[in-house]
Amino acid sequence: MATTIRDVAKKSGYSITTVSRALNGYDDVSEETREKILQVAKELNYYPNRIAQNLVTKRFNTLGMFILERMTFQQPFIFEVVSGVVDEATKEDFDLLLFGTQSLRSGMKPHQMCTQRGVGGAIIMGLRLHDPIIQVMEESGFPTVLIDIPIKGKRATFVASDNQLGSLQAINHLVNLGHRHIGFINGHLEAWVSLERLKGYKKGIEEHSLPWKSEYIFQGDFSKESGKKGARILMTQNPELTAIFVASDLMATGVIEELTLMGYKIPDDISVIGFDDLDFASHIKPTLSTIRQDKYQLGIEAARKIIAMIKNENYLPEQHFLKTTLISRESTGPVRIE
Amino acid sequence: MATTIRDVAKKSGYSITTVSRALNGYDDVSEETREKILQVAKELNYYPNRIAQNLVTKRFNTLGMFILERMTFQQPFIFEVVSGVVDEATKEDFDLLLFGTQSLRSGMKPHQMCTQRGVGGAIIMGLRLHDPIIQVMEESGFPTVLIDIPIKGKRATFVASDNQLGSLQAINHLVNLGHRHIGFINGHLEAWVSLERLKGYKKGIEEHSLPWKSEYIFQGDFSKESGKKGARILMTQNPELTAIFVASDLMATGVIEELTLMGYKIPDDISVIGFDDLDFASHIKPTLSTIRQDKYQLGIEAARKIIAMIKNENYLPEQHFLKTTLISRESTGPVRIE
DNA sequence: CTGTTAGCGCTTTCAA
DNA sequence: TTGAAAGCGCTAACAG
Repeated sequence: MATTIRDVAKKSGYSITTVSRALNGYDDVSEETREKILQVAKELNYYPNRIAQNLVTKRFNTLGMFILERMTFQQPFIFEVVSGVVDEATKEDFDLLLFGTQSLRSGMKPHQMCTQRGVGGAIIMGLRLHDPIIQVMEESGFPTVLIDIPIKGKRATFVASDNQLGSLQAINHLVNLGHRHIGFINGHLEAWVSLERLKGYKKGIEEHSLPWKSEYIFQGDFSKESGKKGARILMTQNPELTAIFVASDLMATGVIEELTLMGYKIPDDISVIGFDDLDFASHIKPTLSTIRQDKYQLGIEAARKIIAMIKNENYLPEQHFLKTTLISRESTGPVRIE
Repeated sequence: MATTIRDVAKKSGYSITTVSRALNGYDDVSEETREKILQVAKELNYYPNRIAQNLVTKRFNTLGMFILERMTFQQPFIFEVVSGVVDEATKEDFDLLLFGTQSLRSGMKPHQMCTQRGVGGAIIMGLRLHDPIIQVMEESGFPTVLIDIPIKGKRATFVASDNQLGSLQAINHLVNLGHRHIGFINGHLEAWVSLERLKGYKKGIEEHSLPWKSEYIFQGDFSKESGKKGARILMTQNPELTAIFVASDLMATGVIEELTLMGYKIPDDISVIGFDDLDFASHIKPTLSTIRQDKYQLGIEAARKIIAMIKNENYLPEQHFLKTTLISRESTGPVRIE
């Protein structure tokens, strides 16, 4: 059995109350008393029981993080976000309760699971665009931060990269290399980021007044396979393309494989640029040019927001997007002279 | 405020006690009463407060997972283990509290952090061989499962892949392809798995009576850079090598890059086989032959063991290792005819 | 400055 | 079969 406040009280000769106040830094305790109590606490190796504290104070010091749809998602991405959340939480003396794909199986909603566990706010990732949970959380009034999915409740907000910016950076990069016929392989449209990346792509095309057909866009699903398929279809239908912007690194690996199979040299014949900057982007050959998302920072921001909301009843953090960065590697190069 | 057992009692007309027993499935409650209470509970959307439950019952339904040394480790590996732990925990109705690299910063030990939070057992990963925490946990008597590090307390055990088997599989594979001069690039020796992989390598060499020099072994540190360095040194000093077994996929990417730089064709001139089978192993070119660890299962096993220990005061799961699997891809091939 | 009392939401004797 | 009372470990009025 762990030592309780009672033990400290007994041994120090003070009441439980006084011990509590001394330990919690109240100033209505004489310095002498505090010192003695601190001393005893140290001797006894006493640490307050957080769940008892939580029960009585109703002050929350636990975050809940829900990771839905782990499989279809890109794992390294998730892990970096989680790392950011954990680190920021630890810094703020918050614990992190992790809920997996199967946690909602019972039909319980995230805020119910949280309330039941003394968790003050929820970070949710891996949601699809029209998941009913979004509305549930909007209306629940429970502090919620979504990752990569918009939400607009009184106590709900979201964090995401500036995906439009990312697309623009990709297009600009390609245009700077002389490309004018640029294809786009997108992820599935159940992901909000896909919508944004598409907008960015179109914006880029317009801004540079590039030649344009709707056949330049292939609708993938974030899988490597869909990258391969997209590459083949795009190049077969539009042999004039000299560059392809791919909405995820994983799909981009598929694209590169397929193009290579089709006899194209990368980047000599065709430039390929991805999105995310996952770890392997720098390990594959050719190394992959891509748009980096700061995933760790995404986690940090999510944690900051949820913690701010928990600490302040009436605070709803304003929305802002994280900047993406162009990472230029080997898979993109100057357009071939025709 | 969430609905409490009190609300259910009031609305149903029964006492708190009876409600508690009805909900917890005690059989000294008439069926009629139970039905009514269940009904009211449903109407009120009542779910018991787990932290209050925990406080009074001292029955633990939370696992603590500590991830130390995140950076030097391989993130996708960790994430899969965590996924396994989460899924198994959820299945058993356990919650998972995640502690990051900085959580022990305060000087608190894992079991103290856990006790303080009503956490019944700890899974720890990312520990180095001689970390004092190992002994602390051995002696603490707190249910503990380490990942990839041996421990032998009364309430402490560990899970790991059979790394010796993995090495043997790698060597056998190479020998089957006709290789006899096989180099080895290991991880740093602060990792127990490195010791094991080394043993397996030596065993393999012996079993097949292969020609052998201590110069065939390079001591890396799991980083890609060390893979590159190792490849260069190994091939410079031992040009007779036709294959290299590398103790991690990440290092293997470095090896392949460096060998390619040096003008070797893979696998025509030299075969390379990694360890882990991380995601990118199948995305790089050439695709990487490797020894797969079932990381997800590692997580499942860790969770099972810790849960079994929590549920049973006197149970210490016996130790066993998870089988590894040879994954043969493009980076290994028959030895070149000389 | 310190202690008494009450109570967070729940389970568990013990009586009725 | 049900309920009253005590208590898990802690904090928070409220007196003194």
